[in-house]
Amino acid sequence: MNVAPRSHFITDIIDADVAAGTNGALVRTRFPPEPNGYLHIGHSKSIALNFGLAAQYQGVCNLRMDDTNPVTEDVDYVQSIERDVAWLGGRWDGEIRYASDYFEKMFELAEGLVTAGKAYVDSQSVEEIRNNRGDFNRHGTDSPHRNRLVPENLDLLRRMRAGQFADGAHVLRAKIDMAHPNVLMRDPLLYRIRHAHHHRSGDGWPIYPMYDYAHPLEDAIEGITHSICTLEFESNRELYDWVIDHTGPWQPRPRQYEFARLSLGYTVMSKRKLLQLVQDKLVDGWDDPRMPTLAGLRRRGITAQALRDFAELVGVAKNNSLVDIGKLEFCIRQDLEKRCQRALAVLQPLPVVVTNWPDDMVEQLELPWWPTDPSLGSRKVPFSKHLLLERDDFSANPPSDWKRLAVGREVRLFGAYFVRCDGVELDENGQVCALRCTADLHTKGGTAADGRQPAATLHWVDARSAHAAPVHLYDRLFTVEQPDADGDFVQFLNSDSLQIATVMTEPALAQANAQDHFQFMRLGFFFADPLRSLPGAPVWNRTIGLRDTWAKPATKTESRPNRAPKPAVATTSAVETAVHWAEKVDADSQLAQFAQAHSLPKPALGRLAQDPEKLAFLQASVALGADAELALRWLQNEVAGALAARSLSATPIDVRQFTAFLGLVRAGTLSTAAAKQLLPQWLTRGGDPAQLAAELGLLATDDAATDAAVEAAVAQVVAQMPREVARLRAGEAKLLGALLGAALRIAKGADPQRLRAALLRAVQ
RNA sequence: UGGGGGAUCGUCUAAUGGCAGGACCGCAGACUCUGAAUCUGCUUAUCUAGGUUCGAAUCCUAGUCCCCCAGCCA
Repeated sequence: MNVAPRSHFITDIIDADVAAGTNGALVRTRFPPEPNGYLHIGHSKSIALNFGLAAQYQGVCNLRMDDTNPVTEDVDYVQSIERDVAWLGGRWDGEIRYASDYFEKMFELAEGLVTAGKAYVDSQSVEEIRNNRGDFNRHGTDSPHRNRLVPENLDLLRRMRAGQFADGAHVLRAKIDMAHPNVLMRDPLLYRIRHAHHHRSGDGWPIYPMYDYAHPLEDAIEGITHSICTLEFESNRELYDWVIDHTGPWQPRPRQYEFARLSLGYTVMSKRKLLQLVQDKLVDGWDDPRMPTLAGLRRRGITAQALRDFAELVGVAKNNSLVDIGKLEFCIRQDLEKRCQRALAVLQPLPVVVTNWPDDMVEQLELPWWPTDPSLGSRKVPFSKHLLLERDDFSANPPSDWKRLAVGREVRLFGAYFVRCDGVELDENGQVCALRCTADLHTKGGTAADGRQPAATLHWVDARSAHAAPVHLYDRLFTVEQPDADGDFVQFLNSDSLQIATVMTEPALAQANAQDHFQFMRLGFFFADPLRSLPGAPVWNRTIGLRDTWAKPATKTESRPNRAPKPAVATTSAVETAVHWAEKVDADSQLAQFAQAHSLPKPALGRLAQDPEKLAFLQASVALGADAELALRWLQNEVAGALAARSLSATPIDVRQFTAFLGLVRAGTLSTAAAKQLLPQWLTRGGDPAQLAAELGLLATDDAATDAAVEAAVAQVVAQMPREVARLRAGEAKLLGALLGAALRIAKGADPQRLRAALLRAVQ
């Protein structure tokens, strides 16, 4: 597939940074796994994003092991991560980085924080710290050690590092604010004592930095510009910035952005749960082909390209989403479709005797590996009196739309002959156990001289030469789409997720190499297991079945839990809300008088009064002669939007200028549309609105207001957009908006109503 | 309950005041030596209620629902 990378909110941010020359317009990202488990398909989204962004912006991406917690981490995981990232196509800059390599630097910076009075050693117990942190409703309370003096803190910290204290005796905490609404900011822990062997730094450190302290520093030290992580770290960003700001200055100055992690139906993605599956032997290791781990997916026969396509298909956004497993399956099939040679194999053999075929005759048919392009090579496939067909391809009681074999019907055996079923053999249970057929010997290769076309073409193998090989058939690991939604996910394990069977393959397949991909025609895509296959004895994994539009509706339609039903009518009616605001105005007699004096709607005034600054602006500008109703509307609906998070006083505009602005609007010198266009710039630049509007060419000129100008704009639009005009004439009223917009851009400042009327006249 | 995020077809995702678009799934048809692939067509969406505007998914107000945060994990 290899589609061009999509744009999304992160590329928007980077585009803006590059345009503004932030960090020298450079882009350096990083993929920072903790080596405490195997990478899974969720990580592949992050890998594709981080490495993809670097490639897209001619930047680089680091691979960094975030190894700050020695008790859960291991070199085996480091190796698996390196292998998996490389397999997926991640090309990291330089050597693999390790957070543990920065321990010395991080410690120096911690000493700096202590010296600056920004961090202190706390000696409370775990429970005390937890209790004193407070909760969502309760402020935290200061530690009794919060005001230790710098020399004591420094001494304690150095002795922590020297290994003089037991685990848990002390911690280093940032001194921020125990009453902070964001609990992460309530004096977060920076270091804890942990006498543990680290897979890399060995026994060199008895203290280890916490994620919130270490991660921003890792980014800063490596010169990361855009530090991309998942949504659950949004609250951590405030602390990330605190650490950056109190240890810097850093150039580049890294910024953290969060996107929605990948959730896939019918599987679990947390490392803890995957580890549990492995440790409890509920699966056959990290690389069990049922696992969503990259190792498992790879072993199943899913390619890196399919995974990259999938990441692209899913996109990057901030919505919490649960991706349909069908999208993954689409990417897998799409990739394998182009990649695979076609071979013949039978999963559930039904013996067939070709009664008119000589007993000992074996014909070697030359069949192309690629039916769509025979020039790409071929192999010999034997055909004889005794064949095996797929059991499902015969029906004793064929339904009306049955296209395959039944008594009295003729089908084509792929690449061989047409055969007609003459009768069946029954076993002691009365089940069909073999078929008697006659071949039309004039249809060799699969074409009849008379041009007749059987309804179906079936796969088959020659019974005597067929190679019996083990095959592993996989199904989804869990029986429900969201196994970890509530309760114990293990109870939802699909007991039929692995079926070990025997597949009868054409003889050529006996020579398949480990890691060969094939399509077994009409069955699916199969992959020779890289570990279990031996020379001359492949073991097959069914990567995925073919799309099956014939499958029974019952198995085809999944009953999927829908999202929460859309809420019914809002509990608070608009009327109630309006009454509520109006009452607030009445309660304030001064406001009520103001409303009365200028005949302002009380609910609207009440809403605006929520922001005292805007109310003051309103009253002052009215005092200066502004139209009260207009001022109210603009303040509430437009200024508020253009302001976003800023406050009115943070802008360079004053009441006099605002009054002038309203005057322009009222006089029609500045059309509503032009005024809205002007607003954002004016709010940042300030100054005389008329002057700025003139500068930007937004002022309505006398020319623009003339009938001639309006007619000219309409004429121009009609000439430029004939298709849209035609559709409008054909009755597509929505096109009027597009045409009007275009005309408005030409005749700046013209009255939309007049323009609209003129446009309507022109197209009639 | 405090703080931080989010809400667009069944699913994922676009549309930065101007034609709600694409993909997956599904359905129908064409084609077919794979009931596959391919091709064509079709169905289906802006959380609710008000407001601003010539025009709102987008701006304003209020509300509803969902997710994350109270580890000496990351």
